[in-house]
Amino acid sequence: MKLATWNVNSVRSRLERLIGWLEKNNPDILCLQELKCTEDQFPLEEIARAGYHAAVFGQKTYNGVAILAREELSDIRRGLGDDVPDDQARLISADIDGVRIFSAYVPNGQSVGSEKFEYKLTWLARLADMFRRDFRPDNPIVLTGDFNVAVTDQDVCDPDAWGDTVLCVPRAREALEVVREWGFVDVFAKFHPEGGVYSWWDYRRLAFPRNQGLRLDHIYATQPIAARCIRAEVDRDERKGEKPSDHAPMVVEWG
DNA sequence: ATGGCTGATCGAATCAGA
Repeated sequence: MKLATWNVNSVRSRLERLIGWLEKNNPDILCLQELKCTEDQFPLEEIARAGYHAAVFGQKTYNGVAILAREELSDIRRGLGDDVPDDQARLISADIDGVRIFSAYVPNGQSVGSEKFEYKLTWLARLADMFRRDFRPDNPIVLTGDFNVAVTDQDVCDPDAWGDTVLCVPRAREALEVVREWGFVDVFAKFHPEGGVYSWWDYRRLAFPRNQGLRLDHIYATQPIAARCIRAEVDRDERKGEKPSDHAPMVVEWG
């Protein structure tokens, strides 16, 4: 099974690249983030023509997540499933071939100390609560997406420059750690223990050609799936050329 | 050269991203 996650930074703006990437890479499942459109505006027809079913949780202008799959998706759930009022489309999940798949777009948090940063921490706490409430670590689960957190300094091009930002501060790392320790293996890290592999590069300051990036996109799996994983990679080539997303796709395969 | 931000929005200047 080949699964990928990709923050596309507007699915409509990235449609040509998206279809091309599907055709070239032929994943069984692709989790998308930052659709920046409503479900009505989502390019369902083009994606169906490429051979994929889709579950979409859209929102006007901001956020938006989806799961594309060769197989049918069932038991589609949108949002965190708690009773907290929240109009931001940041989480969708579905069962595919007996595995619970999550596509998550964790809030960025803008700046440490801002209301948005508090929302980020709360959102991650609610995500951990959801797993404790609705799932068990021995269920086959893959949690993937843009987490807007670099877990260790080896996932950051310049830890001195980024250390105090919303992507790296201890409070953000600790909030994600609560989710991780519920029962997830960081599958990408398992295959790249040396670090230094990034998934996001700023559009500014020639960050990509200088490889000044961070690993913000993650693939987490519970043990039943993690034990079967054979490979995980970042597709850096997709960050090149005309009109790329600022994130590259991250791919995992299990047998 | 893989390049000097990009995308969405009541359509220009602003917000948000990370």
